[in-house]
Amino acid sequence: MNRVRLADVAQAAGVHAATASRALNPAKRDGVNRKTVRRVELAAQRLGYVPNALARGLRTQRSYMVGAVIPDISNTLFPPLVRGAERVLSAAGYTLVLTDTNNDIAAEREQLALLQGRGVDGFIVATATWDDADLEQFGLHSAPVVLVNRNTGGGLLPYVGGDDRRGIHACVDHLVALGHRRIVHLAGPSSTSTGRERTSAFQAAARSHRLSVSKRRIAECTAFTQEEGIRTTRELLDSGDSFTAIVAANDLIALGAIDELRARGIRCPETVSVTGFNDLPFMDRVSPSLTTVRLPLREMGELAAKTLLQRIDLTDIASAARVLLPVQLIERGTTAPAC
Amino acid sequence: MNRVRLADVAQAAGVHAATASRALNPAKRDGVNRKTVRRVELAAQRLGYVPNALARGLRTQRSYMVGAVIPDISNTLFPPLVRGAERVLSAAGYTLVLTDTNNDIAAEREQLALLQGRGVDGFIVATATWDDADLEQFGLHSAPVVLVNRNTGGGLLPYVGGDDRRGIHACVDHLVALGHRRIVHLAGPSSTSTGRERTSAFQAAARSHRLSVSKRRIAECTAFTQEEGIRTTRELLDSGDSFTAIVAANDLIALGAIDELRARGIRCPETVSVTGFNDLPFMDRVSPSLTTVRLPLREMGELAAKTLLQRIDLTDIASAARVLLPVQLIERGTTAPAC
DNA sequence: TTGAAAGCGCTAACAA
DNA sequence: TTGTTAGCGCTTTCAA
Repeated sequence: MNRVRLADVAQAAGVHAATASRALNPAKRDGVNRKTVRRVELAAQRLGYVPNALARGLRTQRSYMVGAVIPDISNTLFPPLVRGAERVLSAAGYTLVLTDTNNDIAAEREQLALLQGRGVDGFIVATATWDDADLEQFGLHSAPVVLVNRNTGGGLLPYVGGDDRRGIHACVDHLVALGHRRIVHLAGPSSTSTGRERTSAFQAAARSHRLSVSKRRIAECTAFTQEEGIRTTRELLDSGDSFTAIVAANDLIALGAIDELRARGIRCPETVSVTGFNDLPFMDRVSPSLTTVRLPLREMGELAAKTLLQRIDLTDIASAARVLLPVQLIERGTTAPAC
Repeated sequence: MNRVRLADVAQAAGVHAATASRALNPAKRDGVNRKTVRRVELAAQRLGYVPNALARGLRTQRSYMVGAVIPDISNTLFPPLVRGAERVLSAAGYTLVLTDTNNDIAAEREQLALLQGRGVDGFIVATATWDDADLEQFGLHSAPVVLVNRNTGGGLLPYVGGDDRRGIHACVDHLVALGHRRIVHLAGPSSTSTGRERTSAFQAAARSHRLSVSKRRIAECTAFTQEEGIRTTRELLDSGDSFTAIVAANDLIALGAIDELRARGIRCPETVSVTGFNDLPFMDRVSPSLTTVRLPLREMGELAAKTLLQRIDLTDIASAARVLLPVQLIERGTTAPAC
């Protein structure tokens, strides 16, 4: 049961450990006699040698591990993203360490430090909040960081996201084309870039269509949840301000809105249309099927991982590239002509 | 940007590195002067000391990392399970390393070896197949392994799952109570324990209700997917054997079945009832809402993690405990009285 | 082309 | 109660 060490392989091949090390390292192999290489490889195979990554990492200061900091992995938004990242990472010989912060910013900080202690080579962070100066400093000075899905206000770190503005514009355009003029927005938390971005896009779109955009027409959720969708819809409905369409900041909020409408006997889409954002799994099958904006989540994960690997290898100084991947409006059953 | 080492802390506190190490280790702290402890802690805090887990792991042969081997993290069955495990693990000072095998058994083997090379202390494996002798040997001889959701045929490793038999019995009982007598089963792959277990439970339940269980009444899916649900439903429908209810081996298969029924103009639940298994997110909102069996996924993840931690600490010899957590039939819109 | 020796940062055995 | 010493398994100078 004792693990086979490099020294064992070396002995079996009749060479010194240093030579075995070189023979097994593709980058250094050329400085070694072909026959020696072969002998070492054979011995390694025969003994079932598995290199000790801890020892290697200690020596090389590289762990070939990447930390993924996720607010809540059971939110179905994140798994495709994580999967995309994992594929790219493992293809490049990296291993993904997952931490779930439970949407707690203190936990984010903690995990960042903890994983840095573990020698992680870089981070993919999906938990960024708008004024997360600590995170920016960390990414600037402590370890390579790539932000995904949510950006920080400073914009100092590389970021991969969806094109929120276009997505919201597409929603508003779609609703206006259906004849809607009184449209409200269930905004995401202003503590997140996605919340802010989508809200400001909504305001811009409304303006460009010359819709009224009184404060009353926007209600801010404190979280991207169904419960908050219910609460804000209730708030808007109770305000007396009438509307025929809702642009929700994401799918869960939209689902909550639909629940509250239903609870009040208001029909969707006949009386009030609703749009979501993200196109979570099964949103094509919920009843009514949700009109929403599809984000290329897998691609986002992949690109975030690739960007991070670049940053790790080049040790390049914080090229704060900001890539917005194209999104797509998916028209389904929750939107219909205004009556 | 140079990381603070233990030696730096020790120097700042005016003690030897070994003393600093002891002072910072809760388990050894009592052998150290209270004042010294305080001084070291202060120095560590002031300098922002983060222990190097690689070095520690190399020395102690413990990495405080656990590998989670998942077939496909974007299958919404797994995230709650991973989340449950992550919570328990991180509370115990462990870090979760995630690998997604893409349902590929060769990838499973590879990842197991790779992660063992990384010094991982144990594994939570959700990819087990029925005759995965390699995995059993690995778990018996190479590293602590706990199986979750899917078991191996040998039953040699600790396993945490849902009570599949009871779940299927509940489905059949429910359908029979609604007056159904001609019930078919869309079986999961016989390469998985869940597939086999649910099939055999279906047969037993049918027998106990004195339903006919000809081979024709069971169609086996090659994977737990919607596509296979479609294919097998088509097969059964085309066989000419008539039926009024379908017990699907999981939710995705059930969804596929519903699609195929709809494509043929057969109404669900009016003409044919359907039951699923797992209660994936949003199954309460799909149309029609899915009658299914709820698995306590988070608890399964938590318990798997706890079991693994025990096995790691006790280094106990493969107590192949098999824990089946209770499941619950959720009656919804895809089941109705037989006509 | 290969070997010798040192050291990554930490902890455990032993000594004082 | 603290310090000294050694070594976890690997890679990397440097020397041969």
